[in-house]
Amino acid sequence: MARVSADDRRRQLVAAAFRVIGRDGFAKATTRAICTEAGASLAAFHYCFASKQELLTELTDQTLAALAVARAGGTHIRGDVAASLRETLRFYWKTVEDDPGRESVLMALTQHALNDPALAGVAQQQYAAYHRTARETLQEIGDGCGTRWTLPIEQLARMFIVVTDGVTLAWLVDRDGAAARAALDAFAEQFAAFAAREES
Amino acid sequence: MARVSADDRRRQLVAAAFRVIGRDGFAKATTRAICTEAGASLAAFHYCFASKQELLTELTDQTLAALAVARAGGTHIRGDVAASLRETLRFYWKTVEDDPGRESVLMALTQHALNDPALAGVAQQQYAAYHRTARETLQEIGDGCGTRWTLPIEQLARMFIVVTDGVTLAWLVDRDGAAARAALDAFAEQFAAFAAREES
DNA sequence: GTCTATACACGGATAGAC
DNA sequence: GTCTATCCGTGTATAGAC
Repeated sequence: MARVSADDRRRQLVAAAFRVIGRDGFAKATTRAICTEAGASLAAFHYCFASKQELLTELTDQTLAALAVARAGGTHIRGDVAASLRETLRFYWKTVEDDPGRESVLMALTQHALNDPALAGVAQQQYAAYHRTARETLQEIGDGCGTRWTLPIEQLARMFIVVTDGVTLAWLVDRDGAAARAALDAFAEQFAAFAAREES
Repeated sequence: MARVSADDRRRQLVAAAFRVIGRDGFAKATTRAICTEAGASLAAFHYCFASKQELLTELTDQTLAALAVARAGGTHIRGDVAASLRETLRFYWKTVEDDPGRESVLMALTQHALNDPALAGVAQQQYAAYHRTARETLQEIGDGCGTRWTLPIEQLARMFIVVTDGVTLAWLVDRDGAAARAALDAFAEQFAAFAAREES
């Protein structure tokens, strides 16, 4: 094996893990499979990472970071709250369909984090990031459209995540994109009911 | 080990698997742990089940059946569509909080079914059952309140599952029951907007 | 500092004795 | 029909070559 810096190895291995999970599923993503994909030896793996859990944690971090980039500027203001919500959710959906593997991986990571004490906290961190993003998005839409929300923004953010998460999970099961888009549009319309014109 | 009929062994092992997964998590539910819990030997396991996957499939079936029983009569008619939806969702939530382990197990099973080719079809079957139940529930509420739905009932059923699923997943992560109930109540109110008084 | 080789414990699965 | 002994793959660890 070529001598590669530990930093590069880490990147290679994380990228390889992402590809293997996306292509063959979480179950097939053994340490040895990841090493083969990355062109590294087993010992090289354990030289860079203390354990497989450490790689999974790093994978989660990087995937969430990539997600943040993919969804940067994802808030779309259209004057009308309903239209803004619809556009924003449609943009969200575009990022899902552009890279379904990422959603698969994130969903699988959440599940494993919930069941595996060694990954405790990873799921919570993931959802904290989701909720923060949702709160910001709703804030921007409210401000941009000159309306206020009639429910606490934390509650609306949770509902927003419930919707995106639920739609994504259903789609991962049946891959019915048309149904997913229709559901998102309907939810956008309904969310607009929680906005009231700002009194000045 | 006592000589037990294969049928009884199967039941013992499935029950033991459910207890272990609920108590120690999916990761700890090794075949050996399940056998110990059931008071059976490893070979007895493989005499009853061809593989661990087969037990998981059976566990899914039985858990879904138990779910159907727990949620039988879960539709609550209150005259008002919004109130009916709220009561029905609150009843759903009661079944979740009464037996959180079951939701954990079902969620974990869905995820494994999505990633493991050996369990292909299990997730789809699960969601088909969810959607059927949701359709029936919405139908009953519409009929009972003398209203019709302004969107196709299949779409509303999907949205219903999105909400219950999303709320449940969020709760499994942060265990915030108050937030879950608040979200469900708000969604019930939203859903009522898709009902129109029946013209005769 | 990086890789080779090897070892160990534990997981699922199975052949074959009783 | 049930159990013992064993196999192979996986995660993890480490001693030592370069």
